[in-house]
Amino acid sequence: MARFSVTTPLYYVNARPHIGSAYTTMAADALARFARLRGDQVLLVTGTDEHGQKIQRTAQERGVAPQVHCDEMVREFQALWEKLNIRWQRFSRTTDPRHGVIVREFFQKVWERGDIYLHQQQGWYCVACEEFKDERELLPGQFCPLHPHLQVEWRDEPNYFFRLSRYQAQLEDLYQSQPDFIQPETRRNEVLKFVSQGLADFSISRLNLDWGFPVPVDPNQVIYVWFDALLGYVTALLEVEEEPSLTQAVKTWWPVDVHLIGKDILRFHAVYWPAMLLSAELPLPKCIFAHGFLTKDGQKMSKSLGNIIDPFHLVAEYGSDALRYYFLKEIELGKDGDFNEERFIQTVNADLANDLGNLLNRTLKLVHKYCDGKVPPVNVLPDDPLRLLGQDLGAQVAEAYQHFALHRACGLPLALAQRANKWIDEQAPWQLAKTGAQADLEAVLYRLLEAVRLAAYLLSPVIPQTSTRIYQQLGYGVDFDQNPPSDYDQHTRWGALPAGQPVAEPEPVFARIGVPKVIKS
RNA sequence: GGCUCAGUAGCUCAGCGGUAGAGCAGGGGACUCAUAAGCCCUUGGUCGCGUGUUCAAAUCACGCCUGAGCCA
Repeated sequence: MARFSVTTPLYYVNARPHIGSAYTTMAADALARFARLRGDQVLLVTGTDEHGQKIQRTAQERGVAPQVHCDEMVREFQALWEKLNIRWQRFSRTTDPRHGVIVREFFQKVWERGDIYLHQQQGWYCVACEEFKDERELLPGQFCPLHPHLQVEWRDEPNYFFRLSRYQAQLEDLYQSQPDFIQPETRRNEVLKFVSQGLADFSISRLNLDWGFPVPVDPNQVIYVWFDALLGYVTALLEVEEEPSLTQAVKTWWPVDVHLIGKDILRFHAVYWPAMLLSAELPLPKCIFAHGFLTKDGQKMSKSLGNIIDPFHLVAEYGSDALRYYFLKEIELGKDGDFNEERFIQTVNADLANDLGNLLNRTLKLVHKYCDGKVPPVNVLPDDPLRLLGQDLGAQVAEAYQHFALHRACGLPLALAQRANKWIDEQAPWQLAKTGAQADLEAVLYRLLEAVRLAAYLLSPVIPQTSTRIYQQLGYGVDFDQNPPSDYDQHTRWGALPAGQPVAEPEPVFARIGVPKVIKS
């Protein structure tokens, strides 16, 4: 059986989950669900990154122990993922003791490789970035350019360094021999440029910090949060009852197929992480895909602007299918995208309620009226426009998923629904009924039902609840959420809908969202 | 300062050398199976600006402007 594995980042639990994390996770979930439809054995890994100075300080400010803080945040993340209908297999927490075992073992391997050495590090440190900054890039008054409200701190301490410089040639070979390793292409170009300018070793430990794993060879130091966090992907692969060890962890699921990330953490994943793995002589993930950022009404979201999108609020207001559909269909994964509430409502109403939902509704009504509530005899004429669109749709959607083109994967089935709406008017089955052309009427209705079915099936990774409702009204016992079918070729075959299958009474599968009153001046 | 990507209808985007396209939104119409949905027609664009190459440029080249990003 084929396997498919995808990871989201392990989200930093400094604050409650934001819409950006939700976006990544929805995309990863859709990829995973699609692979499940194909019959693959699937592993969706998500989780949380819980170490580092920033967490320690946030917890301190809140007056709680770091672990308590982390536990609370983890509950928030998991609650949101449940509301967004994310079906994850592994939730990897970097404070899991089992993770400590993996980190120590990995560190040891790299140490034995001679890739770790002690070096006095001096410079300005931004706690929010958890990174040293060049004096030149600082804003006046020693403020971090990425965190303009936060002053950097002067550090002068011995740190353990990872010999990244040693892996430059190997990394460049990797990027050449595997052009799809970093996607999309613009991100690949960035990395290529960065690496070609020469790689500097980076520090993988911190002094004067409690919140993290101690460096195995030096208990005064703690392992740098990124070094620790990336390994969380590996820890996640352990089975629950398994004794933690690197060998066990990488046995079945490593290397993963894709690390889905935001573009802000590209370098860690596309440069540092592969180098670490090369050092430890482990296989490399097959691909890194970096998606873009979200804006609100065309503007960057920021606390000071007060235009932060609250994912909890959105999902409570509109439900998970609507959100998933909007973010995955209307924004090309990899490009920046905008959330605008009016556009969101229009899109989701037009596509899910009007085009798809209403198509099912009107067709079922006709089936009850003229075909005794049963799927009419199979009729798959080669020249019918719905068949022409539908017969290759499974292959086209599969290709879109393979290229992470989720917007196309949504657009293609929708186009079939749109064509079907046009066709229903062209054929006017209610007229056929009046003239007594029963056979023609049935032929038309069969193809309409088949079009909705196929569209619903192919959209199910994105809108599992709506697709389930459609399938159930078509008379199937399928539940795309709980137990999706795994015979892709069968379900994508044009004409798969069995004749004679009793259909349910039509009921709206996706309710139109009321357009909020817009104050116009 | 260097480099990358983008700038096409109100919005989101496709087209990437041969008379400007789609979806949504707006306007009108005919129909009635339907979630006042769908269908048909329609308004709307000197394709960021300029110069050049070409019989022909949204499409190629160069310069500039704007936005996003990577690096220094």
